[in-house]
Amino acid sequence: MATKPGTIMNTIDRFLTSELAGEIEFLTARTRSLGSARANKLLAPLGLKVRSYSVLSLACSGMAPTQRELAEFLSLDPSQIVPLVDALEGDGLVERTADPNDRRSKVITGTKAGEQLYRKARKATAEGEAVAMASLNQSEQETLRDLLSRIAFRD
Amino acid sequence: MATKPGTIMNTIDRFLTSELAGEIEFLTARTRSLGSARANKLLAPLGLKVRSYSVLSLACSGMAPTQRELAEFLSLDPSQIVPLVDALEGDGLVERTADPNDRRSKVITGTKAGEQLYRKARKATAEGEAVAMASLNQSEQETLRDLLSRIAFRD
DNA sequence: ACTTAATCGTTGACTTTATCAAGAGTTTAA
DNA sequence: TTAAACTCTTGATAAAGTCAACGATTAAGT
Repeated sequence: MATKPGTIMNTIDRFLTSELAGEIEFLTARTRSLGSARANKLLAPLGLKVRSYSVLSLACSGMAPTQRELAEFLSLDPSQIVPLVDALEGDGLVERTADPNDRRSKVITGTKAGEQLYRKARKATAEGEAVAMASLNQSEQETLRDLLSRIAFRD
Repeated sequence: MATKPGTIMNTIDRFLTSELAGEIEFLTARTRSLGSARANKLLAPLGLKVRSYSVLSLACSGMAPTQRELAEFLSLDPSQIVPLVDALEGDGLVERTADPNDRRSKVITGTKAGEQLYRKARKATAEGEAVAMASLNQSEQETLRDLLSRIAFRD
């Protein structure tokens, strides 16, 4: 592991052995920063960002999420959901309907056009995911998904 | 996997089987959101946030990072580094010194006080990490660290 | 040597995202 | 039936992200 003298080392390699580079907090932050930048580029042609895509995805899931549920699941403030749904609704991609069981809540559901766009968008994010995980084999990808979901959902 | 009728299901469990919940992009976003919120709380008593902590960590690494290197490694714009270093420097935790090899660059190094605070802060983030990964055994934690660093650094 | 181009830190303008309090309408509990 | 709690919404404010431009410095080209 000796460094060849005179070799130019790029920034990433240079700090790969830093204490920070071993912290999960930092690794997830960097991963998500690179990942969302890439995803945003892939989604831009469809008029979406990762945020609006996430809302659209849940709206088209058939699970009839309320805005509050969207906020909680996406780790956002309820007030941040409002303009997101406004934009999607303005484009005719989702609909707000009062929950019959509790008229305080509004259920967000994807329209026909919303579902069509979502299928395209899903392909885009799947492509981004493939690029991100290119250095992992199939089994490792499954493992990563499992471990991450266990720490993302268990607290 | 049947849902007991009448059972109240919390939001997270309700959407656990959504397509979105299986996406790495979403899992890392949620993980880092929860993680940085927790880390910020633990760092607050020390007058730090995850951002300033990350800069302090690299400054105290002995690797003599320049501001540009900090920006690249932390996935930030160079202009975002300026106020971060300003604040740390104002608190006497780091120093800016012109790189003798290239006087355009400024090398950021931790002061004595900076290193002392960093050791405390490192304990705090380690505690946060332990909480975050409580549902994973030691071997799984090592695996997660390895897989994440491979996708965080190889592109 | 000398001009041109490129790089680094910095500033400033601007947009986006985050945080928080308060209000109108609805439901739940006392 | 009143009081408390909950949901969506609005608005104010702070924080973070994006981008172009500038002075100082270095590298490249001729």
